[in-house]
Amino acid sequence: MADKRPAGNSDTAQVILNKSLPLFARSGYAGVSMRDIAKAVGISGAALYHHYPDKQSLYVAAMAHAFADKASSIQSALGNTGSPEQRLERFVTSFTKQMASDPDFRALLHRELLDGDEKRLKLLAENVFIEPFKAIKQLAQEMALDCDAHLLAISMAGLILFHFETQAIRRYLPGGLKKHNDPKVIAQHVISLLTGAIGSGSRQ
Amino acid sequence: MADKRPAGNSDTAQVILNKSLPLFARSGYAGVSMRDIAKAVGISGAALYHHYPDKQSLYVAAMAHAFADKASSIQSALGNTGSPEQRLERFVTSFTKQMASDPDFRALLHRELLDGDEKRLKLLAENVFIEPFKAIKQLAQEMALDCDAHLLAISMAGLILFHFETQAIRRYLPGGLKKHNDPKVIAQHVISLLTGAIGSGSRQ
DNA sequence: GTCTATAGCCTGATAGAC
DNA sequence: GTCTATCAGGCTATAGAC
Repeated sequence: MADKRPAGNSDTAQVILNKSLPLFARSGYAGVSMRDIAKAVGISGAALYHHYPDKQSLYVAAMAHAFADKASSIQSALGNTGSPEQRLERFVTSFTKQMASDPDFRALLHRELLDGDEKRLKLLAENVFIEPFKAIKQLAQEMALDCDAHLLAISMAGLILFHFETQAIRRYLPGGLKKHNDPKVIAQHVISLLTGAIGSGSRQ
Repeated sequence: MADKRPAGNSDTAQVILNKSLPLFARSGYAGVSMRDIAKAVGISGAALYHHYPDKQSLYVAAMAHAFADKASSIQSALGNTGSPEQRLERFVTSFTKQMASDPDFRALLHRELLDGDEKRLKLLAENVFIEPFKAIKQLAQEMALDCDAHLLAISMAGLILFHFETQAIRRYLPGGLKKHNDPKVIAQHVISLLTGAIGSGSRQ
């Protein structure tokens, strides 16, 4: 209850995070200056240093903020009722929709995978991805007993994310249509692929 | 035969590209300075401007250089002999091995997907990816007549690339083993998934 | 908690000698 | 074709008034 505000907890500190996130998502750590952030927030550059000791701390706080809610919302998509097939369908549909609706999160995720140092990746894994990953892995295990669940869980995520990652370039590749960016179409495709409908030559 | 050297064709110009590529791959465009590149090449910063008019031109030339050979080597993995299943196996195995052996190329590819402007992405698509993509799409079409070939072709690439993209963070996720980074293991997993062995519950 | 002013360094790029 | 020297401006971060 004490009105303590250790760096990052004040109201302005939250605004700074919310305003800096889209900048970091679009231009990356090195591509965003403290002046850019200050301008977006509407305060002077010096004021930023009252809330965060340096640029790196601000960045790490912004990342933590961006990923904080994701863990639970991804995991809640899984649930644990119904058959594995039903749970797969539910997960893929929900995860695809969530990723479609948050381009900034996707960009930050890919940037962290590219540039995150050991410490940041460990933090990200342990605070965000471990729990949902466990649930996906559990689902993978039930679906394919003879397949490495870790590999399959990664494949499930990659299958969805890569369609968004390539959104910009697919415009220039043959057969690229608007509907390929529709989360419903992507989800249906991924589900049918994962349920083995494609290789076996039967229906989707 | 005339010894013309329009910027970028001299010997030093090639060395500049080769030395700058790993820097751009690891730190991105904004994370690398002209001085960094000059130091890596072993010349002064000013000398760089004799070969390329500015940083952006150098970067674009470096990208073109990095992607130049890839198109044919990816495509050659496909060939057009054998059954679709055989061609799939050949493609996945070869593509996985190629990606495993070239982390810099992977990083550059992901950076371009994140940061490439319309012009660069169009160039990349038309000069590098269109032809191999067509071949993969053709293969996808033969394998699954009732499935959107464009979607399936993207899925095939993403299925492979995401395992490498997550190499660093999988260390901290449950069930992550060294063998999951082995291109042979990844390829085998992807092939068995694509041939429908997983969802149908039969073995790989 | 925010401001203006500024230190000190790094940036992309140029000038001109050799 | 490469060098040294340099410019003009941007960068992170700090000092000190309010």
